[in-house]
Amino acid sequence: MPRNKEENQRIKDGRREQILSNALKLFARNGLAATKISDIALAAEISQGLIYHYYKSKEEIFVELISFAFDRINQACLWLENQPLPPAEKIAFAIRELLRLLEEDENAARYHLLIAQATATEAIPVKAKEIIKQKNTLPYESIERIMAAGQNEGTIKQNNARELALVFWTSINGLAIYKAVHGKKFKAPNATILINMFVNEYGKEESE
Amino acid sequence: MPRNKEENQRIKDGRREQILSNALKLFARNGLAATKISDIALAAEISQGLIYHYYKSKEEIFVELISFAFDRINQACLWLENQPLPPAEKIAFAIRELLRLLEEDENAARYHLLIAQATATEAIPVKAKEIIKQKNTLPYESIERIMAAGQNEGTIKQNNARELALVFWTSINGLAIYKAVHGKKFKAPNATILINMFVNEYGKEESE
DNA sequence: GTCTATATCCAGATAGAC
DNA sequence: GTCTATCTGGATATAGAC
Repeated sequence: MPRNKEENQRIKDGRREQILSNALKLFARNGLAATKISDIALAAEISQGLIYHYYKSKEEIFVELISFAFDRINQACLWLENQPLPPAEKIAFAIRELLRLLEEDENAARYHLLIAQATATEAIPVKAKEIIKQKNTLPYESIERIMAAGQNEGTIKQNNARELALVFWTSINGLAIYKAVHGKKFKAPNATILINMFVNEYGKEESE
Repeated sequence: MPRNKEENQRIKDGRREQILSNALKLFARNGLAATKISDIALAAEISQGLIYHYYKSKEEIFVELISFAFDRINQACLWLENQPLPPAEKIAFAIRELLRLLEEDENAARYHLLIAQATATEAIPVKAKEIIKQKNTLPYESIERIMAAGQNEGTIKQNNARELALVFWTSINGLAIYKAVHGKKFKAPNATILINMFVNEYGKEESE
């Protein structure tokens, strides 16, 4: 009497999803080391033992989340680069969108924070380090390319494009961390402030 | 035969300093939870037991460092505010100085990272949270006052001053975290990029 | 698939010798 | 003041029942 394989798979996927989303919440807020498996189990409303039915270890969960977080952002970068927009518009759009997500999308903010935390600490699994090494450069390079393109057109400020990209991401990261602390009370700053760093003559008449 | 009290005190202070500076290095790099007392003992080249002769617990060390870190920065803010400079110059000076410290002063960067890490996580001692709550607002308020003053003069951009201060600090924090990851390889971006966010018409002819 | 109970391990903290 | 040895608690991970 063979049982429904698909059904089993669905339960399995559901559980994994349940574990992951709760782990994300906790990792983003407390970091890897300070998050206990029992915390995750509690949040996911399952027993501690069951987690080990789905994941080999706490670190495995962490690695899966990190990997997914980078994939999300890298995909978004590539998408942005391919949009039919002038470079300066791409930058402005990206900043507005990132600030909006930070303010409105709890999960997006958590993914950002997870990345910020993971890149900020030495104390993560080797596998996670490898993923970071491998997937962390794309966003910087992507934004750098857009900046350079804008400089050719004269719409982006004439600083070193690599440095502009660096400041772009570190500023966003800084805000993501701030948001993580202040939670729902967080009100994103006017995007114009940030856009001004990169785009020439931006928003002379659209201040708040 | 009473022993030299001062001599004992000096040893004591020396040890505490030794413990603190090594703990700072480790906390900044790995966070509180992921740093073991044995790591600190190893780095300080003393036995694990000896640490408990000077500090009641790992958390006590952490709290002392956090407190000191905030005092440093708060002092610097008040000093800056009292300088006889126009507001826009103060902002430009602060950014240049912060970037310089980040690049050149290992310890300064560590203190910054410690603060960034501590504010970014829930998983710290209650006492540390209280210190943050109590001492974290001054830098924001101080920079906000300077921004507002500059807006009155027309030298600072006309955004919400509170938001300008927010972006000021979160951008610096983001850079501090980046620096922590990349260590000595970190090359600070041109200060002009950041100054441009706040100061009107800044550095039209001093790009890199 | 899920739970409870338990083994194992490791880090924080203490005790006591020198 | 400093060390080594040890206790203790708690967290990860496993085993086995249902």
